[in-house]
Amino acid sequence: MGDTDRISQVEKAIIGLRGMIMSGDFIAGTRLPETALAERLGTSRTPLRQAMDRLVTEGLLERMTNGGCRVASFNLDDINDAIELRGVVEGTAARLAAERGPDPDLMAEAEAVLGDIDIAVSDPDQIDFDAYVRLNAKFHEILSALAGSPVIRREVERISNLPLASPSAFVRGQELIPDFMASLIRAQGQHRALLEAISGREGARAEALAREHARLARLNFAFLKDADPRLATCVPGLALVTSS
Amino acid sequence: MGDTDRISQVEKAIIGLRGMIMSGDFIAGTRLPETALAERLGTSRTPLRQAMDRLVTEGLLERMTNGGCRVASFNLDDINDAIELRGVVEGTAARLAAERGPDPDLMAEAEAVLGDIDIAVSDPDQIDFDAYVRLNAKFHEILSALAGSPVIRREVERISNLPLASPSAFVRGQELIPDFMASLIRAQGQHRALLEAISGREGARAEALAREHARLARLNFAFLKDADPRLATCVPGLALVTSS
DNA sequence: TGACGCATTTCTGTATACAGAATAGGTGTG
DNA sequence: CACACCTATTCTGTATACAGAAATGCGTCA
Repeated sequence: MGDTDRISQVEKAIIGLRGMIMSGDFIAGTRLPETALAERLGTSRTPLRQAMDRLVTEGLLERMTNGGCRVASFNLDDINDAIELRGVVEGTAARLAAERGPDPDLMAEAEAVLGDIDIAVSDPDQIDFDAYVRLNAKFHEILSALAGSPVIRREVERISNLPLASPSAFVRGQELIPDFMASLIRAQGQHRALLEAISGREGARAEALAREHARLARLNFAFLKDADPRLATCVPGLALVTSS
Repeated sequence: MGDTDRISQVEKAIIGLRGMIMSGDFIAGTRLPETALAERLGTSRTPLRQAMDRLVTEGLLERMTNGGCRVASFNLDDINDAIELRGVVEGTAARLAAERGPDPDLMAEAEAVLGDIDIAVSDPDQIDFDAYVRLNAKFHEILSALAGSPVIRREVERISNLPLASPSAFVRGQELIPDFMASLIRAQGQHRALLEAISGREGARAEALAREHARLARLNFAFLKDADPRLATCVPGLALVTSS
């Protein structure tokens, strides 16, 4: 960080378009006309089309048979399956880390992140949500790297980017969940047990823990989908979920 | 099938470029100049760049920091991890199919495919390799759909497309493996046990079987990587594997 | 002889122009 | 009044032109 990263037009289009979709600017199924969209994003069609390709692979857009793209929609099962799948691949990362013996430096870093999370949420009346989201993402990123395999790391990251499957997908709405603190304590307990299992070379335990940990996200999702509809506008992507 | 699929320039570029890379036309690490490559592929730079984007997401190309792409290379661990990961996600598809109860029509179709495989390999002296590759791919495709989840299906397919992770990646060289028939019989046994576990709602067993089944590919890879180097030219992608 | 700097050349990223296909709207006919 | 056909417009897919950046080679100076 600190880099004056000159933003490319493609990145600008990806970020802009993803933001528009996730915040519900289009209703699911809408066809996206390229010319108008490019103008709205302040770029030309060439980088926009690259951005659309990317969002297709992320699952946010669907290619139509007669050309063009439309905004994808997800039902409850899609979200739960994506979360389950994230648990499975994170579980594989954890298991392989345990079996192979994790890098001590990365383990120490993971422990440190957990300490920082403790600090960020120490005062139940004044939780630092931004820090929590950032640190939680950091922990999961380290976890994906613990197996020492670029392939695993890469695919964990990819699946985490599936719509609403990310470890931080629902934190923005979690603050409204009644027993949020309880959920937080539970999550931290699982984080610590996970590291303990990995350092103890308990592969099966680490895998099971990672899976169950991901399923916490299901609980949050189950709450949010029935909560105040106004939440759909503040939890990114929730507007794309069909009730079917 | 039967469609007179008008091939788009993008598909042409994807297939052409993927073929060139997999058959070892470039040594790993080569930077790919767009203009020359486009001309060689008989298309313009626009569809070629889309194709390169796609191959980057497939893992065959790597984006360079200062622009452009180069051909990726894989070491033995990369391949084995990709195979392991395929086993894991196929295992998840199998487990979820068992837990949820599979679609009877799909199950019947899977059984039929296994019967066809038996026929294709019935005569040890005259095995129909093309049919075997096609039917094996078909079986794994049905397996990915058995859980009834588009998300799972899609991601299984994606991970199967990682370089050298596909269920059919090594069959082209398998014919040279000494005890190929034994391996084939073993694979078919696992296929049948897998379906039995799924229809019996034995989720854990189905998951374990799918994982172990994928690891058969490791054996084939372990053989081929030390076999006659000439094989590198006939097994797609093998030329990209570094010995390190 | 080696290293540094400048100029040239190549390459990528982006914008735009163009052609063919698909779709919508309007009109004519049964 | 409904349905079909034709036309016009819009949109996508592809090619190409252009600008800025990176790399390479050469010349000069220490």
